[in-house]
Amino acid sequence: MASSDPVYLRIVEDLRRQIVEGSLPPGGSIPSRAQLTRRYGVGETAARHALRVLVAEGLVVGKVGSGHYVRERPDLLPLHRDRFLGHHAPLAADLQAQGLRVTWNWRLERVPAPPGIAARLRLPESAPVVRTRYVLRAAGRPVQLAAAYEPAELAGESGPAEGAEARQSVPARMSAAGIRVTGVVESVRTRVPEPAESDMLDLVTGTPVLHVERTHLAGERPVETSDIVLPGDRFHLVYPLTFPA
Amino acid sequence: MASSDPVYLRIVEDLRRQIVEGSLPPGGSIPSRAQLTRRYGVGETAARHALRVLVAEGLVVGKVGSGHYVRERPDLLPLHRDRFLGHHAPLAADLQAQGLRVTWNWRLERVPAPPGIAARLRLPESAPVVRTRYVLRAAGRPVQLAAAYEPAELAGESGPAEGAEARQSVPARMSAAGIRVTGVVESVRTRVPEPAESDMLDLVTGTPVLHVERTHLAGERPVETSDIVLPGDRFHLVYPLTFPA
DNA sequence: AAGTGGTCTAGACCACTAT
DNA sequence: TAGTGGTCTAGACCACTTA
Repeated sequence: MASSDPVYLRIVEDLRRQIVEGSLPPGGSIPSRAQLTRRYGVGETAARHALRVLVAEGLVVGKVGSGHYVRERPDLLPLHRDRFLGHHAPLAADLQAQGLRVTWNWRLERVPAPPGIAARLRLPESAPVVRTRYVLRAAGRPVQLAAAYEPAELAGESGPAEGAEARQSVPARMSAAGIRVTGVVESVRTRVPEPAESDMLDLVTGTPVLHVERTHLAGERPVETSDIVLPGDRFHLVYPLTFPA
Repeated sequence: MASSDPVYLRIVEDLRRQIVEGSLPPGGSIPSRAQLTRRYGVGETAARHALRVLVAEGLVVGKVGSGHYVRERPDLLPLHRDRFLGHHAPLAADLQAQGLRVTWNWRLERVPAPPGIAARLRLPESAPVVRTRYVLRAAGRPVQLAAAYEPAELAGESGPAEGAEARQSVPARMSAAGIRVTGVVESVRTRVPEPAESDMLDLVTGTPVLHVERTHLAGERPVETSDIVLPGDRFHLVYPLTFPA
């Protein structure tokens, strides 16, 4: 009953059912390769493959030398994207408001606009832009990678090129260039992390990321755009929408 | 150079580099297991494993009997979550405005509030609610699964229990119960799809989903909430935010 | 010292695709 | 008919954890 053709799927389905039902609780231990071969009467390959699949699904984590365990799922922290819009680091401010200790680093470079960025800023190909890379940490752990771009002619040359302190916020900096920021558009997608992101964010296998493309507008004109990458197992993004009357 | 300890990782990194660089273009074919064993001087297991990893990353798809190919990535369709807020099916309306042919089915049931839903609607545990399940299709392909819940006492008994036609929108139905809907809150997360979702949405391995938790509010009071699941390789969600003056 | 997961070899069968 | 991916067997070595 309730089994499919391939042998390993019988194991996968069996264990998955126990996990979602809760008879294998989070943190609980999964039978070892050797136990699975005995219990289900299959070869090592099938047992191994079954465990691989569960790991890829993010249901299970393997600890070398110890065993496989049902993955513990941290609660998702809400990020209220409408709050702290005037701040330099709205996400950091939101997390701090929730009682987390947040630190960050940033580094500023002048570069030709990468493909895609030029279009987002409505600039010609390879126009000079200022790129700022951020790494945000909460309680010491990296929780956000971001790269922000603005046209070089709007960036000015105020302030340091890197640090752990707050820069001025985007609207504050733009206002120094005589530009009033009127709105932000955020575009949210999801994808599998790149290896470098997986490393930096310390992601377990099977964790997708949220990728937010964020653009500041002065009227219709884009004046700053950024790519924000967040671990999908730690955050959810909250957007309030006002209803037409 | 540029290689790591395990043998299979050398293959993975080599192929991944060629894919992201574009020397292996989308749709292009990946060396077969046999070719990889010869070319890299490794056993079948390592070659097999390397291909598995690339498939899990969503960079590659395997076609049985034919070969592995670089995955073709469809453009992401924007879903403007602020538009068509007064419509029965805002997502469908948005897609139709983009020129897609959209159809849907829904089915209505009276059930006790599932865990989590009661809290979201601020109802007691297992309070009676009306659940409506939707399957949305664009150009014939399923593109959205949704389950909407509203308190049974607000639902009334107007209209059919299932169909392919539009129901009244949430604010229209609520207004019949004397309630004026004032806002919506959307909470966006990402996760690996459940097997049933993978089936229904026809997802290739390595595709995460976007999961939107959407709640209609009358003032502070939640009057309807829904879970919306979207394939992560087809859509991105667009939220405009107005900037404080 | 025993058990475990991660990696790997050498081979095999099947259903399927391409020609 | 030859090649391919998906599955599977029967083993093996290593670094690591656990006790």
